[in-house]
Order: sequence, then structure tokens, then C-alpha cells
Amino acid sequence: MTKIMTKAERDITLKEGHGDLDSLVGYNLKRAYVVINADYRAALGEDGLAPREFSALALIVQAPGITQSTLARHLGVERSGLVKIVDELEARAFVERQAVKGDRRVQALIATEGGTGFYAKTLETVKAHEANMLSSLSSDEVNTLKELLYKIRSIEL
Amino acid sequence: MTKIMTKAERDITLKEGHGDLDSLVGYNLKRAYVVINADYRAALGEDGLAPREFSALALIVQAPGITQSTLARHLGVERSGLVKIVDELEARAFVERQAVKGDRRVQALIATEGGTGFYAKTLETVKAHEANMLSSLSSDEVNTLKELLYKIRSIEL
DNA sequence: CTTTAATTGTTTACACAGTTAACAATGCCA
DNA sequence: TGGCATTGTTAACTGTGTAAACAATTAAAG
Repeated sequence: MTKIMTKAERDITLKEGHGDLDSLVGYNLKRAYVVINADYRAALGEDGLAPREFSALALIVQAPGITQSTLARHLGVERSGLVKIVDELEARAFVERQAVKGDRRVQALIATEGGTGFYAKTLETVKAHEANMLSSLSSDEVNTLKELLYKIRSIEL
Repeated sequence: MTKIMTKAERDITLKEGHGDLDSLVGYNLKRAYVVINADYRAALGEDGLAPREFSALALIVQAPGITQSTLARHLGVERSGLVKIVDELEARAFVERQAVKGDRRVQALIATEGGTGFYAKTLETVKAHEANMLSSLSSDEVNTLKELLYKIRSIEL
């Protein structure tokens, strides 16, 4: 027989950061991700690049001529899923698919001049959003956080 | 005119953890979340609770009689979205919706005996999954990570 | 060589999480 | 009493991603 608590009792139990969930990395990770993501979208506005398009563009700018397959691998998504991302980037004229001699299966991805410029501008906006978002953390804390997250995302399943 | 790199050059550029993306908290957060999430599901298997059902059950167990509205608020989802989560928990007989005297709009959520037991067992499985997943981090690092993530998810938008 | 296997980009179908908007029932307040 | 807010719910929709199949092409094996 479970004892039913009053609303006040429940709030006390739940307010503090010491429930089972708060001690789990996965739960905190998800919640933090949602918060950051919401602010990202707010900061970039209506016609800003969505996170996935932004990260794809970042890699294309930094590795001109990259292939969709390798790009997909680096982003951790399926080849099929990458198609619409590149479609979107191509539709906005940020990226072009170029035929490559020697292998007629692949098409090299290169950023247009406009795409490169838009990327640079967007990168600054994103950095500003993060700086603002994480202003309550010291820069040491931010660096530590990045390192720990990088370790986790590098784990081989 | 963008210079197209060779495959080898691209790999050098991309292999290291020092691209623009790797310096962004948001990107690392998402990638880490995906990795943890994949292992969570693998660890819990076919008929394990999905993360959202698990976290809902956690709060119901720890705050018997909680209302769907308050539960939704604490989980950071919409009331409407919570309905199917509770439906699922009720379908598996882990949770019951109970009428509450004094306010006929709300239904108090309480965990069944089976639900409480299943939760306890699942919590151990989840803890084991995290311990295994994060075995390359020191316990200090894990605590730091939790604290930093908790700070982020507590940010008011 | 020639046949077999693997890779690339793509489409289509699908699954899942989550949101918004509307609604009926109920409670609050002035 | 009358107007306003809240609760749980449904329905339509969006966003993100996967899996399976496919044609074209290249690589590998015999």
C-alpha cells in the first residue's frame, strides 16, 4: 500500500536535485541537450541552419571535396539520412555536388562562396549563443565539460 | 575557388578532435547523448522501459500521487505528450490512475507493487549500464560531469 | 577476362518523440 | 452568477532518424 503524499510533500521531494534521476548521467545529458538545443534554435531564428545542417556544412567547409559516405560516417548518421541534409544545403546554394573523376559513383561536396560566408557568420552566432548560455560556468568548467563529453562520444559501442 | 583536398588530407583534418564542431558544447552534447542512449537501449533490451517511460516511473515511485500536469512539468514535456507515456505504464500495469477526492479533474498517479519492483530492478540495470559506459572516467570526473550537466539543465530560458 | 562482391547515392516506407491547437469537464474567484 | 483557469485528452502535424531495396559503378577473386 503506497502512501499518497500531499502536493506540498511531493514538491519538497522533487525540488531538490537528489532524486534517483538526478544521479544518472544519461538523464542529465538529455535534459541539458534539450535546454541547449532550444536556445540554439531561438538564437539562430527562423531561417537559421538547423543543428544537423550546420554541422554538415561545418565539415564540408573544413574538408572540401568530402564524400557523402565519409561525411555521414563522421556525423554518425546513415548515408540515406544525409541525403536530405545535403539537399537542403544545396537548395540554399550553400553547397554543390561535384562529379569526381576516377570514381563515377561519388560526388564531392564543396561549399560555395556564399555557403562559406554563411557558415562563418553562423559559427559566430552559435559561439555567442553558447557563451551566453554558459555564462554561469567558468571557462575551466566549460573546457572540462567539453573534454568529458568528447570522451563519452568517442566510446566504441 | 575552393581547393579540393585529397582523401588523405581530409582524413588528417577530420581525425583530430580539433575542428570547429569539437569546440562547441552543443555538438559534443548531442553526440554524447546519442552514444549513451544507444547503449542504454542495448543494455535494457527488447522489453525494457524506454528512457522517457523510465524517468516518468521514477518520479511516480518517488512522489506517489503526483499529478500528470506536475509530472509533465518536472520532466520538461507537454501535458499532451505525457498521456501516452502514462498510457504505456498503465498498460504494463506499472502505474494506476486514481481519482482524487476534492478535485475531479485530476487523477493521481501511483505505482503498483509490480511497478515499484520493476523500477528498482531497472534502476540497477541502468546504473550498471552507466558504470560500464563510463568506466574510462574517474568517479571524480563522473561527478563533475553530472554537476555541470545539472547546472546547464537548470538554466531558465 | 569474367564473374562475384562491395560501395555509393538515392528513394520509399516507416517509426518515434514531441509539439500545437482544440475540447469537455471541472474548479476558482470576484 | 459569470467569466477565467486548469486538467486530461485527442488529433493533426513536424522533425529526425532508421532500414530495406535499387541502379550504377568499382574492386576483387577465380
